[in-house]
Amino acid sequence: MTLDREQVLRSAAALLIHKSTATMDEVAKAAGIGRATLHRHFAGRDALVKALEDLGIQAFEAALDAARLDEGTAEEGLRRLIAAVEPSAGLLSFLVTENQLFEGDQVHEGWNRADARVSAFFRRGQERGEFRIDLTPAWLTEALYGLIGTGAWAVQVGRVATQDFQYMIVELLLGGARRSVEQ
Amino acid sequence: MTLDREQVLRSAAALLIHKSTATMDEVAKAAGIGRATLHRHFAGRDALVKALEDLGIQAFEAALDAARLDEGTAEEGLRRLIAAVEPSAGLLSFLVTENQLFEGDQVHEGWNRADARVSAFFRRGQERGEFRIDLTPAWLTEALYGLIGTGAWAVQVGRVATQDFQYMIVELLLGGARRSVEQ
DNA sequence: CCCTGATGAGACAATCATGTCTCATATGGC
DNA sequence: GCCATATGAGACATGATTGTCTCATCAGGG
Repeated sequence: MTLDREQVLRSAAALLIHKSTATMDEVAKAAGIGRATLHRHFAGRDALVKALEDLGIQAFEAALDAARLDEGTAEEGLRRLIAAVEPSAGLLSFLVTENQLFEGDQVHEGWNRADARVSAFFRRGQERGEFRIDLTPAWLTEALYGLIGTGAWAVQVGRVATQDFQYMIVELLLGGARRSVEQ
Repeated sequence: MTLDREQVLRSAAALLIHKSTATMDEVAKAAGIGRATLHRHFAGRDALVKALEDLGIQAFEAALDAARLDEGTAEEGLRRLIAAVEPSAGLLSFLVTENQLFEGDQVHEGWNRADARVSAFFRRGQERGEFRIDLTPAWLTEALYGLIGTGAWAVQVGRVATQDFQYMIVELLLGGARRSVEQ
């Protein structure tokens, strides 16, 4: 009887990723529950998005943990991070876009935590001589988010094969488009 | 007396870039005109977005022309393209996001034209041995759009300095984050 | 088997954005 | 100065969405 809150959130995410303007009624139908029940568990649309935000942050921080960014080379860490983040790429992409709409409102402190970890990772990579120092950690962080979102969308519309998601992102982010001598 | 249609579109773009959900009333106020006048010139919100789309495509195709992608090395062409596109980056970023919402609806043929030009540019670069062949032209095209959008946003929120916009995008797209031997 | 609690369906009012309309005003050409 | 035209302000109806409520139904525990 007890409603599976997690399951509702996951189907809501799946819907909102593709149609960010979906109504509460559509969300409810997608989750296979009534609109009233949806309202009983999430006070309103804002509360629903907030819950999705919590879910996304949790997933992203779990991916950061699973990636063990400190082990091995920075390149290996980045590959593990992108691999770990792939299942949540759509949700994270949705949340990043949604976040950009929040004008001056306070952002979820979880994003700041995650940003700091990613940014620090790129900084360490620079200090160890693995990453270029002329691209700022803040930019590399944003670029990573942007490419994950672009990659998720490209896969969704079929411009990139699902199995190429990780490769395309990692290779572009690490090596760029230029054909270098060692290749 | 004649209303400056171009000026209205530009202020609408400036507003919608930051707040994609702005109402017609807000758009009118931002343009310094009445809502009725706005409706007289643009039948509805859809027509307004369509007009912005035309404006954005026109700007992007003008940038493609100005970049002279065929002259010199592919790298030089890409640098010129990003420089030429910078003034319209915000508008283009908004339109790309907006386009992703159009479910199965037909996309503006202008995007297909532009996509084809960019994609062909990357393909030529590959054929001439300047670009890696393991990253598909379609992905490089999407990544370019994504990075332009990310860059425009990063500049807008102050994470990247305005004068670094071009450099950050071009360098990441071409060379990637990895520190290579020649550096 | 009964009873408690959650659910689904639907009614309902309130809100908001939209699109249309009217009317008074102002601008610019003649 | 006059007139045609465009504009601004606002009223109005409409449709969509939201949030709340009621009520009948159903499932599970005791």
